[in-house]
Amino acid sequence: MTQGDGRGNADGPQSALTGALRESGLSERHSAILEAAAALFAERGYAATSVRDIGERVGLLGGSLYHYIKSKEALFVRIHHIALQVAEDRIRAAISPLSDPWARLEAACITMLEIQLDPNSLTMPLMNDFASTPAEIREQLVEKRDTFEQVFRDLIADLPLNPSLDRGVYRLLLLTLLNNVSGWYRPGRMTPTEIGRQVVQIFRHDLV
Amino acid sequence: MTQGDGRGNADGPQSALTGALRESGLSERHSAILEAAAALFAERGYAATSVRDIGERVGLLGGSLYHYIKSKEALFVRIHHIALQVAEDRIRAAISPLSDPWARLEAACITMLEIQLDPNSLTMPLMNDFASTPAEIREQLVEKRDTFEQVFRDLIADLPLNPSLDRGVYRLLLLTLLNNVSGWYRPGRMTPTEIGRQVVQIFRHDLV
DNA sequence: CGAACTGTAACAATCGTTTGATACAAGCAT
DNA sequence: ATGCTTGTATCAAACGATTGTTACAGTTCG
Repeated sequence: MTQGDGRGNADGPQSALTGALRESGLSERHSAILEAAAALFAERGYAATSVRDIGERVGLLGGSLYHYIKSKEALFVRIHHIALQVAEDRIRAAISPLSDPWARLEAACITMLEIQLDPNSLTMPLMNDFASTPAEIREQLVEKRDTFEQVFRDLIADLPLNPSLDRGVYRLLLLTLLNNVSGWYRPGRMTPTEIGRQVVQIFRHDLV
Repeated sequence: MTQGDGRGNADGPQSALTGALRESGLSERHSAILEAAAALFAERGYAATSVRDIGERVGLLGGSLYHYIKSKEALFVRIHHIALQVAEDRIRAAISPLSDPWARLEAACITMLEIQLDPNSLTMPLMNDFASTPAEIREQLVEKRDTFEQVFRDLIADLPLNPSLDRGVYRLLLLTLLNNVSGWYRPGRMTPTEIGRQVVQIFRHDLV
């Protein structure tokens, strides 16, 4: 298990994002642009990524991208939306066959980490780039993120949690953790599954 | 060292960073520049902050800053070093009178959160801006950060921790949390102390 | 006076974006 | 088949704005 996918996709080493783009009826080039932009935004941040950088990644000139995108900002919002949707779908699929509240939470955490630590296409880290994005756009991003986080809200609501813990803070802390593991994670040392298990073990505080 | 506790200062709403700069023999302008740059880097990130932005904040033209700084990158490294040193000093001072391992960890977490959530001068969030900083500089930053994190390494080594938890991951997760609370924190709803207590409560897993 | 400071003005580079031309394939009329 | 049109995809080049940075002249002040 070199890359340890196991997601059910039998069509190669594609990332979840790639798969979602294929189904959206977009051309190869179009999805390549979205994918390259997602990776670059994740690596260097929005402000530090130029349109020409994205173009170079897909073998196009910077200006040529404007046949596919309306603006750099719109491109960012688009990627953000797709990435969150893909993540939500995968997490919902991962927890649906499980019934034990803690097992469901662990499955959600592991899936979330798999998405964020996927070396093929780091889609999610841009979730934290809110600081450097303009205010008007931030609203759209926050709205979509809130929808996404509802999954965890429900998951945590079902936990038999020690009443001394505030479920609101609990959720914020857990998501902060999951969203920022990519800051120190290096492939090979530890799998997303192992990290996810440790996270849930730490966050597990039953009644009494 | 940059010894200078911020909490006992009775000379106004200054941040810990400001206090440290005053003692460093720097002129008012010079420290104002460092402070403004720190705030802007924290707010919008390194790439999204221009030298002219910093100048405007202190009432100077962009070019005039170069009487005080060598380059934008050097300015960033400088701030990063000072901020980490200030944080380390304050945390060491906060834990020194305590002996109980969990109490020491809680004091360290609360102090860390106080520093990062200080609305007067958000100094630390730039600790996570590694992604958008050039590779050569990143080495200096990482080295200084490792030194800083040694405090937590020692703190965690003293914990009577459940052996099923890996202390390395434990430390990474805890620091990830502390470093990124600024992403969702809004003043007024909850104090750094309350958040710190919740964090330690979650991370508290004694032997047996 | 001289040193420390600040503004003026410009530099080359890069930014996001637009424009006009070009290549190429597909469709339709003749 | 040929020619004409239409649309898609790309490049080359440039736009004005902004970037980090510098040289230099001017001001302020001990």
